[in-house]
Formats: sequence, structure tokens, C-alpha cells
Amino acid sequence: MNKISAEPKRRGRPRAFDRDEALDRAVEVFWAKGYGPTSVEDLTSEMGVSPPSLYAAFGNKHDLFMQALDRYAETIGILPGKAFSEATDLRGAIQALFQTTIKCATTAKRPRGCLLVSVASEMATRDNEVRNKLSKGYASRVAAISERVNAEQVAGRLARHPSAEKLAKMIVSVTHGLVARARMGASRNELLELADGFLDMLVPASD
Amino acid sequence: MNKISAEPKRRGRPRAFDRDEALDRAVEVFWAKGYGPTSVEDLTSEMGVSPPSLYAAFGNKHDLFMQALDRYAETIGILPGKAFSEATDLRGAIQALFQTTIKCATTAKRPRGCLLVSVASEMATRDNEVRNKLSKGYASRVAAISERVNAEQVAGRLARHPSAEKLAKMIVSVTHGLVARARMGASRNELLELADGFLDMLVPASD
DNA sequence: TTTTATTCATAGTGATCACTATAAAATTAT
DNA sequence: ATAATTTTATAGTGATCACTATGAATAAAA
Repeated sequence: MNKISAEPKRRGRPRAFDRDEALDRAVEVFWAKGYGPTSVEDLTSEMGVSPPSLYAAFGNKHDLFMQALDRYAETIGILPGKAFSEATDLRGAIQALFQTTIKCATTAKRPRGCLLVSVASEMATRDNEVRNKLSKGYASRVAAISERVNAEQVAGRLARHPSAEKLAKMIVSVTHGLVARARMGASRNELLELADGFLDMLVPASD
Repeated sequence: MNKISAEPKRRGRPRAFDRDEALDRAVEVFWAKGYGPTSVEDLTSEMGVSPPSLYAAFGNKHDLFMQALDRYAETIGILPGKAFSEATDLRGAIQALFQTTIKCATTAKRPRGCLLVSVASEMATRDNEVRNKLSKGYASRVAAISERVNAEQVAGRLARHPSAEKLAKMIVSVTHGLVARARMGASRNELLELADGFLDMLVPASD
């Protein structure tokens, strides 16, 4: 009748770092420097983990990067989609999506841009694993937005043209443009203006 | 009365490679691999130039990269803007801008995306020189589009809102989104559809 | 022909790269 | 206590990095 014990009391010396916290540091290093220019020493010093511990816990540099992508996706990358989902009306949802994207891409204490769009995309042409991960993330994001857009169209609150999927892809594409400009150094205000312009075009405010 | 001679007959052994051709190869290498992951050996072997010749002709790796950015800008980067300028009406100009951008970002024999948006932007957070060059290029592109949009508005052929500059920034931002998706692996057709959607929103077709 | 200037190919330079061998330290199980 | 197991820190490994010293090769100038 034993359930799987919650804490099986692993023997051996306990590790001196928290896995997710270390991963968060790795995220920031990769985010700031990119994959290639980041050295393992950059990672170990920033993560507070010695090289052997790093390799034991995360595999190799590339494995660590893939895990950092996942960690980023589930801690920061989800925020825009969450804001989108939580808004009550479609226009507000898209606005929240854009604003949260901008916030994530221009937070002062963090690197600019987006780890996925700014860094991972740059690798995607050479790295199938990265490209596949990006493709899945993109598809699911488009699907989530498309579903809601479609519901609006079915309810008659939104024009049928362009199609839900097409509009969803455009919305995501706007976020890519915002993130690209953030990486180039655009100010938060400039990005907010840009996003407002797109919002008015995509879903004109009712007056 | 001596004008500066066109060919001063440089003495010494003549160089065995064409500067611009070698630079074109460097563009492709940086474009495909990014700055950091590109080794000088990658460059010398692809350019057909030995290391000492490379350093004598171009300085160091970073100098070469900056010159590659210029070379890219004046051979490939200008094409979308040229297509924009040569079109007769605004809608056609924007369409040509988008289509040429997509073509450049998805040419089969070349790396995907754009050297400036996909590669240089990724460096921009760490490299002031790169960021400044990108900023100048962005500003001049926005200015060129804005000027034409403004002319349309003054002539009464286009709504005054959004402002010319704002609309110009949105148009350029669309190209950033297209290029980002190209780097992620989107097909040319997918990008063309995306661009058509934006075109219809930015400048609705008159019917 | 000799001198001067420039580029060339060869073969390296020390530094840094991703990664690991080794053994001490820290924990649980016996 | 002793054994077993896992993580730790130290100190490296060969490979590759960006870059260059050296001298032969090739041109114009003297």
C-alpha cells in the first residue's frame, strides 16, 4: 500500500544548489550573451555551481541550454499568453498580450528581448532541436489565440475576415516585431506606441 | 594640375583576391552562423584568404564583421527599400517592400532571415558599435517610408491617422516579424500570406 | 639589377574553449 | 563504526580560439 514516497531520502552528499534557481541564472546568461558566446565558465560562475556539478546536473552545455529554454518558457514566456487569457474581451486580451510582451522584453534588470525570439531563433537555422522546440511553442501560441479569435467570430462580435488563424499569426508576428525592436534598443514607450498602433488596426476600438 | 591618379600603380605583390567578393563570402558565413560561433578559420576557408591576408585587409574579426554588415546593407539590405521606392502607388510600394523582404529572407542558396535583424540584433545588447549601426539603418528606413506616407496624407489619398512616422514604424516592424519567422523556419508561402494580411490592414485595397 | 613595398603561405603563439579525472566531503544505510 | 552513495572542489585535459612572426614571392621604383 505504499504510495511513492514524497521524499525517498536520497543518500549521498546533498547538492548545495537549487536546480531551478541555478537554471534561472543560466537563463539570464544565455539571454544576455547568446548561446555561442556564453562559456561554461560564465555559466558556472553565475550559477554558483562548479563545472562537475553542472555537468552532473544538466548534461552538457547544449543540454543545459535546452533546459534553460524550457525554464524560460514556463517562467517568463508564459506571461504574455497568460495575460491574453485572463483579459475579458478580445481587444483587451491582445492589448495585454502586447503590453506584457513589451514588459518582459524591456525589464531593466533583465536582458533585452526574448530568449526564444532573440536568441534561440538565431540558432534555429543550425540546430534542429532548437528549431523544433520553437516551432512547437509558436504553434501552440497561435492555436491559443486562434481559438479565442474564432470564438469571437462565431459569436458575431468580430469580422470573419481575416480568418482566425491568419489573425492569430499576425498577432504573434507583431510580438516578434516588438521583441526585435527591443533587442535593437527601442525604449519601452516607443514599443508601447507601436503596439497601440497595431492594436487599433487589428481590433479597432468601438466608439 | 595633377588630379589624384585613378590607379597609382601600387607596388608590391598584388593581392590574389577581390575584396568585395571575399566580403560577400564573409557576409554569408556570419549570416549563417552568427558572429560568435563563426571562427576565423571558417572565414578564411570560405573566403579563400589566408589569415595574415585577412587581418591585413580587414583588421580583426570584429572589424571584418562591421564591414560585412556594410556590405550586406549595400548589396542585399537595400533591395526591399529599393522595391518600395520604385513602386508607383503606396500600397504597391508596401507590398513590394514585404515581398522583397520575404524573398531575401528565404532565398534557397542563402541563409535564412536577415543579417541585420537576425544576427546583428542579437549582438546589439552587448556591442555599442553594432547597435549604433542598426539604429542608424532603422532610422533611415523609417524616414524613407515616412516621407512617402506623409506625401500620400498631404495629397489626401491616405488617412491622417495614424501619423506617417507611426505607420512607417509599423511597416518596418512587420518586416521584423517576417524575418523572425523566416529564421524560425517558416515557408515562403506562409510569410507571403502573413504579409498580405498586414498589407490589407495597413492600406486596405480600394475596390 | 638592386632596392623597396606589399602580399603570400606556413607554422605557429598563448589564451580560452567545453569538458573531466581525481579524491575529499557529506549524507544515508547497515 | 563502517560501507555505500552522491556531490563537492581542485586542477587539470586536448582542442580550438583569435591572432601573428617569419620569410619567400611578386610587383613597381631606382
